[in-house]
Amino acid sequence: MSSAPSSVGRPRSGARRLPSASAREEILDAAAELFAQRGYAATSTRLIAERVGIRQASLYYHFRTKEQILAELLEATVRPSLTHAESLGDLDAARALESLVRFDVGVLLTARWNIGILYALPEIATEPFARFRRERGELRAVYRRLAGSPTPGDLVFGLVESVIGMRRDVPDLPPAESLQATVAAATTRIIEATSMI
Amino acid sequence: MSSAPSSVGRPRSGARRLPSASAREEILDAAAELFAQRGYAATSTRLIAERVGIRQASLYYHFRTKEQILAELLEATVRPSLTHAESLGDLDAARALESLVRFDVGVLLTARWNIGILYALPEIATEPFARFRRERGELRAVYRRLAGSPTPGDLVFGLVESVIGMRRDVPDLPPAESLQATVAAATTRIIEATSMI
DNA sequence: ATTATCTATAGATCTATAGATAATGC
DNA sequence: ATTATCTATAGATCTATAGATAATGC
Repeated sequence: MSSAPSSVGRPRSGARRLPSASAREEILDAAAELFAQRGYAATSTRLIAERVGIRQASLYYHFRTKEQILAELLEATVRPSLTHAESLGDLDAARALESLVRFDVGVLLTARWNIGILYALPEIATEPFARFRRERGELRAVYRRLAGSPTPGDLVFGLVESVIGMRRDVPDLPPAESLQATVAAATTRIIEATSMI
Repeated sequence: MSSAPSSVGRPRSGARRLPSASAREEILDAAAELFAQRGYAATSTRLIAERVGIRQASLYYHFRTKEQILAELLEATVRPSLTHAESLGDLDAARALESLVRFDVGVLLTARWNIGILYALPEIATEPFARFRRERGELRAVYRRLAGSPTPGDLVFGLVESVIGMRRDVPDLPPAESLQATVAAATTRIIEATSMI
């Protein structure tokens, strides 16, 4: 997962951010922190570089554009959920949905930075984020299928992602295990309620 | 609500955006559309002005800063819900919560532009948006009180706001009345489920 | 020779201010 | 006289590219 820092190349002017990681990983980590805290457009490539301990132009040895950095971050956060969803094939729908809900709530709450905030960015409607949009759409489709019909699936999807806002806005958040259980219980009830309408 | 356009002052170079509205309202409307579609930082004051049919500098006759435009838009979207919440004093908690949920879902789905998208902007953590953050915090507090305990309140709050993402990402959204009913039913079940844990 | 950094900068923005101007209405 | 616009621009960015340089490793 985490590659070693390169030993070749001209030395950096500053100290390393993550001494055991590759430059690429350090850049993604710094960008994730800043994008989530201050917003994508409000974060300059200069500030990302400063946090990594390199010069602004050196970012472009590792990434083609600033958009590419955000795109990689976003794709990396959906992919584990999609992989988990694929592993649920032999469970019945109700159990599979509960498992997926718990997994996703756990990922959103325990990720090093609250990247989920960026899902709502209007910027992701543009072309460089097409792959991310497709993969997130696939995840939504899994929720819809497991819920039995579209709107209940969308509501559970929304409920799960509401932990992103809670993580940002609620000071004394319950521990992840507790929230996972609560959201799973709420999911079951939503499915019951909405399949009766 | 909607003031008449001014008859005094130097004439505009372009056509009016909303012929029966004041310049101030035209600016808020154009900014709302652009902020929701392309993001706050990605929308220049020049583009807002262009959509209104005035020059970029003319915006500053009506608003002190670009941040002020966003702050006014955000505050205007929470205030109706807070006002509605205050009118619920004599209902029991369950009925009051259902009424608030229906009202909020309706507002979020039928607003002229999908402004709710902007609630998640990291930019609103800064000072010019302090009033908006406080008012939104008050609304969350009402949900928590009506739900009987904090986490179920937060979940219902999140469920309600999930219609923002649906409005953006789901092509064939059910009509507002149907979604209001579904979210209200889901709310009741969440309260039941989580008060048992 | 290859790699990963550095310095320097082009060119394109972007926000906000200063001061001029073209209307209305008293 | 007041109002709401206009033109012009200062000053501060910001992204991305070009080309130099300081390491390693063959």
